[in-house]
Amino acid sequence: MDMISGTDDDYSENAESRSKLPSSKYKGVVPQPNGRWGAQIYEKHQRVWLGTFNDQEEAAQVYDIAALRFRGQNAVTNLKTTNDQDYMEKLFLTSHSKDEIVDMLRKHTYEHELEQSKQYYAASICHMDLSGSNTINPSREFLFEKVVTPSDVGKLNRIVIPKQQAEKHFAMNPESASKGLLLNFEDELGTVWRLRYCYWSSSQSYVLTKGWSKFVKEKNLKAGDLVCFWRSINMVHAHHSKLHIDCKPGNGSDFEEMQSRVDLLDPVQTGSVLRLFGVNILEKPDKLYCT
DNA sequence: CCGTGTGTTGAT
DNA sequence: TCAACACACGGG
Repeated sequence: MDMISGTDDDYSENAESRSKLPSSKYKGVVPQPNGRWGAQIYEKHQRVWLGTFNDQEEAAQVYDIAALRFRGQNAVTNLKTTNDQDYMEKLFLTSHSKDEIVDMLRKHTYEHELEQSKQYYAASICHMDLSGSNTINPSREFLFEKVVTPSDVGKLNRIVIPKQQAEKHFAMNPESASKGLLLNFEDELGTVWRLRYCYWSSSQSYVLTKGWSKFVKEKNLKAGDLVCFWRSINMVHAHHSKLHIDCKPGNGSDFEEMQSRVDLLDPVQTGSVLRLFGVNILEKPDKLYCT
């Protein structure tokens, strides 16, 4: 992260040091009786103590980290950030729980953990698309899309996956074929749809069955609409890739209402927001911070 | 014993 | 939500 600029000698501590403690100019930083500095952040009417430190800057940094983790990219912090290093730190922050981050801060192991994780990011940074200034898109591998048929959205509670696509992208071993597999698909809202995927030998077709009708109903899917399947690469644990499902209206369905939802929520369509590791991230980091 | 971090209050 | 202040408490 960018270092905090400024000096810290603009208060006098000699004249009346015993009675009044010097305030910090940094947000979330409080003086300690012994001359050290505490860092704290508030959440839901409660203070979360972030530890004590020798100098204000260190404490301020810790506060910033917590603020980013607790409040997201728009958090007001003591420092401003713009570069890729900072971006990786944001990824790191958003991919750990609050408890984990607070724990690291208290133990003063945060920096170490961060550096460790940056190795992962560096290793998989080639999967990222850096087109367009500071925008970093998560890796997404398009699989295929299908224009849904009337029977796909009818009462059969199944969608047929075109055989060629199914065998190419959703390979299943022979013993799974009969029972089917439970696959998790995440939609653009982050909702996970658990769908049964199996092979119907009678019709010699691959289908998504259990759970599909709920998806159809929830998404108000109509015949002619498009269902798109893709994979994302989780850059924290590079070996995991998640399956995703998105749908968009085809010609003729109630496009208006749908499109407004998509504009607000689908990062790929708008380009202003992207969803990474389950967190919405604005594309321009440089305008997000106060000084 | 001493530093930490909690209890508490009042302001924004 | 925030910082200021006092001090209880717990590890060494």
